[in-house]
Amino acid sequence: MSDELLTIRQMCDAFDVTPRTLRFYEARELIFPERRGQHRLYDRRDRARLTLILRGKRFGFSLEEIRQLLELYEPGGTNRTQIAATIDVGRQRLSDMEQQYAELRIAIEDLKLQLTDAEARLAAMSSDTTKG
Amino acid sequence: MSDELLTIRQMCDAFDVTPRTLRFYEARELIFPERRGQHRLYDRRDRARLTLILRGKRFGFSLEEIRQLLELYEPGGTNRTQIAATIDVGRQRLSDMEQQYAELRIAIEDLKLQLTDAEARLAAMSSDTTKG
DNA sequence: CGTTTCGCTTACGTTCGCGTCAACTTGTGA
DNA sequence: TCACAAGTTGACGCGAACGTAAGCGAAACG
Repeated sequence: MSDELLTIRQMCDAFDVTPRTLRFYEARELIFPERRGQHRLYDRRDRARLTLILRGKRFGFSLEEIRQLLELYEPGGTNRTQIAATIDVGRQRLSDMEQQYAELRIAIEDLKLQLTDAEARLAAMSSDTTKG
Repeated sequence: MSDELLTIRQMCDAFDVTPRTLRFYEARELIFPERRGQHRLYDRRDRARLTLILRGKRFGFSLEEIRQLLELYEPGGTNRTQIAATIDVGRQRLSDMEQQYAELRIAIEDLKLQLTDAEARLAAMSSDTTKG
């Protein structure tokens, strides 16, 4: 079903990214597709990670920040201090995101106001004034 | 009161940016401080714009996108089509931001889950397992 | 059998958002 | 008058996140 392996092209189509991007993320150690011969093959885990990567990017996080976060989404049980550090990173990101969430709400309301204002102004100059 | 003119340094201190940044924004036509001789002076309007610029950046908009949006916040009454275009830009941004707002909510909940999971795992390996 | 097609690597190019000089003017104070 | 601070304009530099082109191997297609 969803645990089939995808080629790089299928991945690109599915996620709307370029091959270059996928190879780049791999070089930065954000995803680890297996190699069948020379070719890369992406499994469900890779897809999940890519989803998180794109999501993280959307919120303005750098690839390095995302890389650190990704450790949280894997049961990569190393040692206690390692895990604790990862958790701290996650908490920091969470805090950032909640902050951003609040700011975004304000920005949205603000923009809405300006829009209704501008729309009113536009309506006020009813269809003449076009000729300048 | 709040309509005093600020020097570039005062602006930098107030908004935690560098002079280079302010001049750069000016070069990109995002702010237009007046010139008293050679020196730049920033008024209330400039400060308002800078606030919006920094806010926009926070949400991942490019300076060019922000520049377009800024027109919405000024009564720069040119002609109808011009204003209408600006409004369209604003509506697009608003749509983007509302989309991002929703995604951010999901991402936050998701991250929270992973965090509690990780914290549970950390607690489970109660203080031994430290030795590799 | 030649030739696309797909993918791989290597490597240089590009855009954005500034940082970092260098060199110059302008006011201010000892 | 000299120095110094604050500001100015170039110009080059830089890291992030890719784009793009060159050149190669392997597979599939007619």
